[in-house]
This record gives sequence, structure tokens and C-alpha cells, in this order.
Amino acid sequence: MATNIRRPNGTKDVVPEQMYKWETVEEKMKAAAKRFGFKEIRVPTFEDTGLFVRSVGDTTDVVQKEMYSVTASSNDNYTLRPEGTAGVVRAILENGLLNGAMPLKLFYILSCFRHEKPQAGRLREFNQFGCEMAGSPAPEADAEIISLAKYVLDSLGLKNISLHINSIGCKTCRAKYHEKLKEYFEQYRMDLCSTCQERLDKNPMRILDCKSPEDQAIAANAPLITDFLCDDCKTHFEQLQQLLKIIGIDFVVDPKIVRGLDYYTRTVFEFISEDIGSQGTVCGGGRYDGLIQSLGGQPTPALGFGMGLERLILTMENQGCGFMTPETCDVYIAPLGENAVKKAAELAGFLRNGQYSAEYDLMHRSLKSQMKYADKIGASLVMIIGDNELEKGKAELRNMKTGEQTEVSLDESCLSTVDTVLTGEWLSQAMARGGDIL
RNA sequence: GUGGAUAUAGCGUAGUUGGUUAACGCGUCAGUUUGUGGCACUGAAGACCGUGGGUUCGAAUCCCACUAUCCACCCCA
Repeated sequence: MATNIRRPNGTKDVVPEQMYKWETVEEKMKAAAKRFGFKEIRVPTFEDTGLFVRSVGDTTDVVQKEMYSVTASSNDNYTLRPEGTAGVVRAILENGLLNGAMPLKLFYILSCFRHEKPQAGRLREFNQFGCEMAGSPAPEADAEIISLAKYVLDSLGLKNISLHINSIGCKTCRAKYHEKLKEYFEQYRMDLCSTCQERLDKNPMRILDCKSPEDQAIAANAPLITDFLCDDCKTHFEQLQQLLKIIGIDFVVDPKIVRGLDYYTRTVFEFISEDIGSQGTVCGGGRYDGLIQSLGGQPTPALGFGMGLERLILTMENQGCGFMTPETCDVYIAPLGENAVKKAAELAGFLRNGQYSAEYDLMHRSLKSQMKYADKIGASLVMIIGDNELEKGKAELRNMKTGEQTEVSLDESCLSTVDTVLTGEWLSQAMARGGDIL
């Protein structure tokens, strides 16, 4: 260990050799969101603590025990965002974005912070890709958001991800359901596990999700939310299901889906992977028709989802999904001697201006060492400049894959030679794959 | 917050009846004559054996505490 300062519990470094995975995922998500007409937004890492208390809900675990709150002076109380939606909705209102074209469609990639005990697929700082849509109460909007999420997962190459949907109703029908549920479980109170006995008082819907076999048996006959939805909520949910069938997205209605953030209404959904351990929810979201109003805006229906980047990458690794190949070096310039180094610096400039990546020796190493280095960084071409070459005004240009060597001139015209050699290299690779060039 | 397991170089590991300079593989760097990578061979650098105490003449090895990591609960992405 080179240092005695270590990263905080539950945080991760992404080292350069892993970075290409992140680039793959982020690029594909952005492209997908843009295809659906979503625009990127960036918001602060910390917000007024009250924002999260009011939106996520003061009885939720997230707010009660997982927030990183900071105070820099006596008057302020800020919290590192535990999720993305609250800050984005705040930004929507503060910037008057609801006055633009409707529906408003936004996406973001940001880090979130929750003080939980870390485990597989769960970190204290984690990264989220999220999409939010505001303005439409229609079930088509729900279907669109879900199909965007699905589109992202598909474009990453993920398999075996199941979509679970549910409707938790609006304020009125949910309240009615809670009552019925309490009534039902109350008669089995003594048979429930200890945590579920607590849940019975706080949030009876969570009992449905309990993993204890005894409780599951009891829960099997519990009343279902779907039987208590008001007419509007019921119709909305049915229409969503029809739409999903029409656009060909498989789903299961899962009355056990209960989201832990208070702002959800009606549609909630999760995409779940079986391939990454117990924290399998790779994407979660739903409708939050009351949130914008409760944060001071005009009553505006809205919905969205969040995806955990770490979980997505974990799943992709476990499923052997492909990532974009890491970028390598187009040309490595191997100079021998002081004058050659100067020439190398100049040539590197030409190449870079010509849109090629170029490196040259910065350590005054032997040619052999330089060749090894070039091999290690995956250089396609190596340009060798020694005394002989300086005299002739030509360098040796070695193709590292084929071993062929040609001559290049030591001036700006080297660009066109590099150009043809690399183009030839791409062509032969394409031929080898048997694919078309265009 | 609760429970279980683990903690030896950048990575992966060996090393318990406690005993001299802590071993091996990968990786890194250098060399194997003259200016050319991948293979092979040689050599070098790199570890306060998680941290802090204790037992002992002597601790990577035994004891205690702490911390971190992994897995699970809880909850969520």
C-alpha cells in the first residue's frame, strides 16, 4: 500500500483500464435518450436538505438513515443527493423549464450518495442514469418511459432482464388499500416475523415483499392493490398494459413491487437481473404525479426512472456483453538521440493535427524498450527515427501487426503515408471479418 | 444498523507444533554485444505480512480491540 489514506468505505475508483466500460455504457445511454427526444441536464451534487425530505419522504429509510448531510456554516444544511429526481424537478421549477415545449423530457448521468452498508451492487457513492418526463398524464407516456428504459438495456446487450410493473394507485385508492391490508395482516400479527410486525404499523405493503416463507404464505392471500384501484387508476394501468403488449415489451404484473420513495403514484416498475446477486434491480422508476406540485410548481403529472451504472456494468460483465474496445495509439514515434527527439515532437504535432493519436519517447530509452512500450500501448504504427533517418530525411514506418516496414518523410507529408497505411489496415481488418466496408 | 467470512508486493496466491535477510506466478523495469515489439532466458525494483495493543527470548503465525473488504439481512439503483 503506497499510501495510508484509503478511499472511504463504499466508494470505488475507476482505473484507466476499466474506463472503457463506463464510456461504452454512458455513450449508449446518451444516444438512446437522445433518440427518444430527451435532453441532458446537470444539477448540483448537493441540495438543500429540505428538498429531499419533502420529495423522497421523511418516513423513508433513504431520508431517515441514509443521507449524507453537511453543514459548512451554521445557517445552511445541505445533503449530498441520494437520488436524481428531486434535484432535477427542483431545477425544472427554478429554471421555468415547464414553460418550454411539452412534454418536457430530460436525462442525466450523476452520482448519488447513500449511507448504507456496502455489498455486491451497492455502494455509498453510486452512479445513476435517469430520465424524467413532465407534462403528460397519459398511459402512452408511461409506455414511452418504459420502452426507453428497455431500449437502453437492449442496446447495452443485456439479456434475462425481466420487467415487473405494478400500480400503487393515487393518494385516495392507496389509503383505502393500506387500511384493508392492515386489517388482513392484523389477524396474523403474531405469526409474522418481527420485522414484518413493525412493517404492519409503518408500511404494510412491504410485508408483501418479505422473504420469510411463513410470511409469504400469509401474504399469498392478502388483498391486492389492483383490486382497490379507483376507476381512473385502474383504466390507466390497463391501458398501459395494452400499450406494452402492442409495442412488444414483455412484462409481469407484480403486486409486490413497492417502491421506497414516497413520491410515486400509479405506475411503478423495475427491471430485474438475476445475474448480480441479491441487489438485482438494475432500473427502477414510476410515475410521480404529485411531486411537482408539492415542490411548489403548478400541478403537473410526471414520471421517470433511474438506472444504476455499477449494476449495469456488473451485469454486463457477468453476461459477457461486449464493450467498445479501448482506444489505442495510432502512431508511436521512436526517436534515437537528441536531434531525433526534437523531430519526433514536431512530427507528433503534425499527426495530432491530422486527427491521429501520437506518442513519442519521453524517457530516452533504447529502441528495444521503446518497441516493447509501443507493443504494450497497442500502437498500430511505429515510426523509427535514428541518425540514418535524419540524414535521409526519411523514417522507418513499421506496421506492428504485419511487421511490414516502409519509409515516410520527416515532414508534414508523413500524414498522407500514415493515412494510407492505416486505411489499408482497416480495410484488411474489415475484409477479414467478411463485412462490408460501408 | 444486524449477522457470517476474509485481510501477506500493483494483481493472484504460498507460508500454523511461533524461530535467522517473508516465498511463488502474473505484471513493472533492465539486460541477453552492434538501431526493431510479441516467445524464451537472466537480473532488479517493489510488502512496515490491514491498524493498534498484548502474550513470548522471539509473532505473518497465538490472544484482544479497531478498521476495511466480500456476502447476506434491511433498503434501493
